Amino acid sequence: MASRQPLSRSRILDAAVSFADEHGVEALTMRKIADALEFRVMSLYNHVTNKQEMLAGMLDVVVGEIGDPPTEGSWKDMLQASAADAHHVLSRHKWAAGEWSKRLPGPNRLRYIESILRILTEAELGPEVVYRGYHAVTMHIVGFTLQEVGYEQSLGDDLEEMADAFLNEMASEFPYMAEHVRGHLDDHDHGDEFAFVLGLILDGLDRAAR
Amino acid sequence: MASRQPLSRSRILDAAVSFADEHGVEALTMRKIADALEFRVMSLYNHVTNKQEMLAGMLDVVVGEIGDPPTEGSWKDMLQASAADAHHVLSRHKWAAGEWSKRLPGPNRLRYIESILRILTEAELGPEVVYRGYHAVTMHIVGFTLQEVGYEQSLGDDLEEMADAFLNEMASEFPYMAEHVRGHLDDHDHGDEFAFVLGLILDGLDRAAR
DNA sequence: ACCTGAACACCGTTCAAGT
DNA sequence: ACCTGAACACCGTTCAAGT
Repeated sequence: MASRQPLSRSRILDAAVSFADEHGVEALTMRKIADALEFRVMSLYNHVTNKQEMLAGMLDVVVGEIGDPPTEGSWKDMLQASAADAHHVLSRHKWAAGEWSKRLPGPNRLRYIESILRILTEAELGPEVVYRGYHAVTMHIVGFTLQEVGYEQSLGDDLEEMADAFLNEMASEFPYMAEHVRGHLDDHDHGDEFAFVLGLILDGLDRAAR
Repeated sequence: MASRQPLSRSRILDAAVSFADEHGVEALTMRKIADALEFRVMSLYNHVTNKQEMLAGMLDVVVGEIGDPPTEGSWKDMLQASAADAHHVLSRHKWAAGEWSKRLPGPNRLRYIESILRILTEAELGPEVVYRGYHAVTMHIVGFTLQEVGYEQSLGDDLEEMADAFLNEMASEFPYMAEHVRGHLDDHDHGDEFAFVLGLILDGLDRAAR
């Protein structure tokens, strides 16, 4: 049996990440992770201290998938590239953005934060713009992804179905929202909204610094 | 006994909101809410269909505390005022921002969304900027608040203590982050960051529309 | 050092019985 | 129509016992 290699913290975290990717973090259970690894529940506690700490570890595994930002280019380009990478990673693990603000940073997240702050600091925008810019950039990465995955999660596969139902029943009461929902259903290309909004923020920071 | 008025959906939601405000949403339990109301658990199910639906209802109660946006002033001022109001409400109920993206909108949230979209649409920015602007504004309201309350929640009361410990142990490995943490501890006035970043976004939308 | 059976104190929810 | 006792199928976690 391939699975009879001994348990380890890292094997547990990987299994838990895969499970959450597939079934959502709210379905994640110590017992199910143990089952997937073909061990008994209690064995997990030899390698993780409890479920909360395991979730923090899982998030840090995900953050570890974000690569180092580029070292060439303008500070805006470097931040756009790094944020896009983070966005892709968080989109792959739809539960992760929701955990981000609930867990203290692990080693990988500390490294990631440091790399964002380094780019902002070396852009010579002044301490106040760096301070606020950091909050703005991370807020955008996590907040935007969270908004994107939120509806997918709660509506499941019948997203379009629900949207149609809404348009039929509520369009007269909520005309502006009906228009917005039509925007979602359109095959119109809305472009890269993530990069667009981040661009507004970065341009604004640039302007505020000068 | 004052509490022997009959149970109702609204009394349950109010009790649940108060409980979550005080103890956090992760400590919220059907049994505890029933206890607080001096009924038995199963009675709750006569008025809410299950815990998930109750949480959706709780969030909509909170959204109901957000007032209508002003009807006078520039579109930017109206959005700043409405967003600030939403921010205050979500800051009062620290668990609510985390639920926002996980629940489908209830009646109060539909009304709120409609009011934001109305302001954007009547600003005549063009359909594409309205579409993206709506996502940007709501992302900011929820994302920013989530980031603000996140650390407060997970670090509890010893936030400053933790920050000091970080500075002592990690400042050499993460110099930029150490500087950022110092920024948090400073008695410097960082101004209204929420309004500042929203301002960047709104100015950017304005510029994109022209 | 790592694994595990048994047990504890909880969960959300259903169902049938009461008024 | 609303309330509730009993029960079911789960949870996370501890502890003592095994290797």
